[in-house]
Formats: sequence, structure tokens, C-alpha cells
Amino acid sequence: MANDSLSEVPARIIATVSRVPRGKVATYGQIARLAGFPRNARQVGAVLKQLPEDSNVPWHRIVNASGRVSRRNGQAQHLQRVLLEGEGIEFSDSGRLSFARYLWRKASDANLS
DNA sequence: GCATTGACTCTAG
DNA sequence: CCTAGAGCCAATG
Repeated sequence: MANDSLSEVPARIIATVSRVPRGKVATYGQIARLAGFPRNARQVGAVLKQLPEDSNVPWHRIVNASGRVSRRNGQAQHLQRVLLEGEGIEFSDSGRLSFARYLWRKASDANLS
């Protein structure tokens, strides 16, 4: 018993990612902070990288602080954009999305001009 | 146990 | 807008 604390950290990150609603995105740093690890943005990416294919985690809703899909090997980068577009998110010509429209906010999202 | 790496972020130029 | 450097922390070798 007591060896579940090892899996608890990634589980917490995954749980937070799973809370991101469809059609919204979140940043690595944002997920890390909400999960309780304010300086572990990189670890969020590390967890998503090891994520099994059949998981229900919306990993594609996680982008970097620039509002772009993080660069990496494989087609997964392109796949992420396709998945987001499938949820109604639009990218600019530079492959960037609008935080003002798509960034997930836990609460204070009422201020919009 | 140290050195390298990385799906990150911030500041300067 | 883009590049470079530094800071950060866990995973990996």
C-alpha cells in the first residue's frame, strides 16, 4: 500500500488537463499551476508525452505560452492543430490562436469588452 | 550521483 | 516578429 504516491503527480496533471472544456485551450504553465506545481510546466509536457494513445485526456488542448503548438518530432504536432480546428478553434496565418477567445479560464472570464 | 535533455516561460535586444 | 540567453525542475542516461 503506500506506493501510489508515485503515480499521484502525473495523475493530478492529467486530472487538470481533463478539466479543460472542449473548444478551449490551456498553457503548460497554467496546467502546472492549477495542478499545484507552479514551476513544473515542463513536467506537464513530459507527462503528456508518455500518455497512452487510448487515454481520454485532451492533450491537444495544451499549448505553450505563445499560443502555438509546441514543436516536436513526429506528426503529432500537426495532429494537434487538426484536432483543435475540429473543436472550432481557428489559427492565424502564423499558426497562432487567440488567447482572448480560446484560453480556458477557471473563473474570472466575465470581463470581455 | 552528476550530466544531459526537454510537448516550458520570461526578459532583452 | 524573431533570436538568444537564463531560470526552472523532473526524467533519463
